[in-house]
Amino acid sequence: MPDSPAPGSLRLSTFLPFRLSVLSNAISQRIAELYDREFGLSIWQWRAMAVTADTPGISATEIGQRTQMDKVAVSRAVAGLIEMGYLERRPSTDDARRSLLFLTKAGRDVYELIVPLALSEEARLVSALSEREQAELARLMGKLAGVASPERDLW
Amino acid sequence: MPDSPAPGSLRLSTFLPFRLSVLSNAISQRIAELYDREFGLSIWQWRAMAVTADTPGISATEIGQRTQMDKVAVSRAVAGLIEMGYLERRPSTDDARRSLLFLTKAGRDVYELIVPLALSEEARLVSALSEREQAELARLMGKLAGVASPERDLW
DNA sequence: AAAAGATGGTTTCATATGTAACTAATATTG
DNA sequence: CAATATTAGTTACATATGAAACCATCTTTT
Repeated sequence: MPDSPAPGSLRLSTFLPFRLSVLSNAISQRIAELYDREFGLSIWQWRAMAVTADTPGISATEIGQRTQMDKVAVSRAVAGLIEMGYLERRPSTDDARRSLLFLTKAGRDVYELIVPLALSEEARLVSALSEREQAELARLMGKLAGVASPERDLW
Repeated sequence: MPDSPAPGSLRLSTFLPFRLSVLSNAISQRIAELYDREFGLSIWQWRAMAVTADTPGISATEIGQRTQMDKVAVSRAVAGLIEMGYLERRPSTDDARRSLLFLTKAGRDVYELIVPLALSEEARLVSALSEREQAELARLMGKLAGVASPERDLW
């Protein structure tokens, strides 16, 4: 059996923040291939697209809140998506600083193509877990999120 | 109760890769403050330091394997640590390409200061979970890692 | 033992990202 | 209603990061 680290030291491979980070990166990597290789989207663009699909007419600021992206990242992701013809910006009538964002037809088409790929990759992943385990994992992650970031809720 | 996303679409906030990523980033962020603000270490430098403390005389390539860093990142992290006087490089006698890496006295001192901070932050986090839940989380993450990255084991 | 290939590690270059400064518009205060 | 502060979003600049080229050494093949 693996010996435990000497007192006053720390074995990275059992350190939760490290394990979470490595796992999360490995998973994101795999999913990213779906939308990057096929459609040239960055992870930020994919996230902005996803919340815009969910909430048409969303503002850049709201995208930031829902995705935990800072406003510069949102601005760039949105600019890129518009450039690619996937997103459309309309001025808000009641606040001229704000824009309302919508997927274009092309954007919706791409989104509809990505969703099943992403979901099936997720399904493949969690298929290693039973229903009960999946629910348990979600619950435990929720608890951790509460402690990790009590100020604002992450999801 | 929150409604489920329309068929053919996907709610980011319930999408495992997204949740994991956000959670992991929030946690890494908090831990990073410990070694960044206090000691000016990047996350890569901290990781390289941790495995070198665990295995004195380790090579750059091995650091990469243990930390999931690519060799460029390792090279830069090591260079930075040497620059700061925390790491020492000695030529390997049996392979002139390789160097053996050791923490200096200063490096060990810093490491010894960081470890309890990192461990106590980790403890604070997982204190939200019972012993059983902690073990369960580790187990579930292990299962996911197996599916996410079957080619090489992550930890 | 020379040639070809693989490995350890660094450097270069192009791109991504974060911080701070900035512009434009709205909200608040006196 | 003018002055000030806040908010939405973009731009500029400096740093971080990744891919590929590179150098030196070691290993394998013939």
